[in-house]
Amino acid sequence: MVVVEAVGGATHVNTADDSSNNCGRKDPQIQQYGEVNQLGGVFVNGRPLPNHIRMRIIELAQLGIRPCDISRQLRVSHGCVSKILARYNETGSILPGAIGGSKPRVTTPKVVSYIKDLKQKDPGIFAWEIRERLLKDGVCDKYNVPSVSSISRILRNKIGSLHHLGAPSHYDKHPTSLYNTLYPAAAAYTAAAAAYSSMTPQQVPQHPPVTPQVNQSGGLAGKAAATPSPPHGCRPTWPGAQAMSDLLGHVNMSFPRHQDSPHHNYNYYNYLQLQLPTCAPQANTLPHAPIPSNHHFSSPLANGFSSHLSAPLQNSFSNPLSSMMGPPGLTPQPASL
DNA sequence: AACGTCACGGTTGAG
DNA sequence: GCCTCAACCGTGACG
Repeated sequence: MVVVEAVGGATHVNTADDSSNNCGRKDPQIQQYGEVNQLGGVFVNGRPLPNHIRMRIIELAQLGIRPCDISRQLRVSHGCVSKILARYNETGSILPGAIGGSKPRVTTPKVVSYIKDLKQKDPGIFAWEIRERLLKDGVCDKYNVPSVSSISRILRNKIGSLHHLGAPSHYDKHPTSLYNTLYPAAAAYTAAAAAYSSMTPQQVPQHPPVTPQVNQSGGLAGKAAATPSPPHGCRPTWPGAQAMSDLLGHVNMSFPRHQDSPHHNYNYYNYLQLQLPTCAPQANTLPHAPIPSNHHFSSPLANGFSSHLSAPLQNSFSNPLSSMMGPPGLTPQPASL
């Protein structure tokens, strides 16, 4: 049982059943915060690992440490290590995805108005034709154009009166359910669209877009669903001020074990205390290099963990604001634990 | 033994 | 201010 309560701007997590998992040697403060996994690591259920641990995972992988060893060393489940490495491998970002919130709407008033206009000019126009016009006329791009079914819904709900003028219904000729069955990717692109809709060109993520994988029900499937990261998913997130502060060296990067409590990662615990949402902007804080400048990244990875891991990571270390944390310029979110 | 995947129980935040 | 819902999280188990 975990109870999360906000105290003075910090989220404290209390656990009621921690004592069963720690050989009876848990630090009293650790007992109070978070939960302990099978490896003895502290985690907060439902919340991302702190950024310095995520970075540490990448760093160790870069150094050729096997994921299983990383898991043991950092006391993070191997599934989590696998996921973070896979995401980094795929997107170049170590950051967790955006938690919570709703997708930005693609049917903005502007789009609705344009659809309405098209329908009024040509009552017989099909939804798919409207969709093409939205693209062709530059009202939308391929990432944020509404699906045919969305357009049909708009026609039905918001411009429904036009039907009574004798215009043939889209459904009369071309059931959208059939369309969506045939072209489920449209929905995926629609979902991905929002990420781009509010970006300036400078904000568009550096990593090449990947075609979303679509499952049978039209949703994002597999990795695309499990680990959507910009621009693959819908809602890109970039580090908030606190996350930046963390990433850039305000938190100790090493993980010495407390000699009195060998079953716990004290740095993580420190994180739990230090990192907990002090969301006060620190945008003017100059970044510190997260890794010593003389840190040597050798070479090819011993376990075959992707050669393309090296480049972005090194790039990230030479330029902390670059690819590892995603593109600059996006609205930062408050860092959360 | 190592690792990819997924169900699960949890948190989050826009609408 | 509360509720809903769909996104996310890491763990732990399975193959």
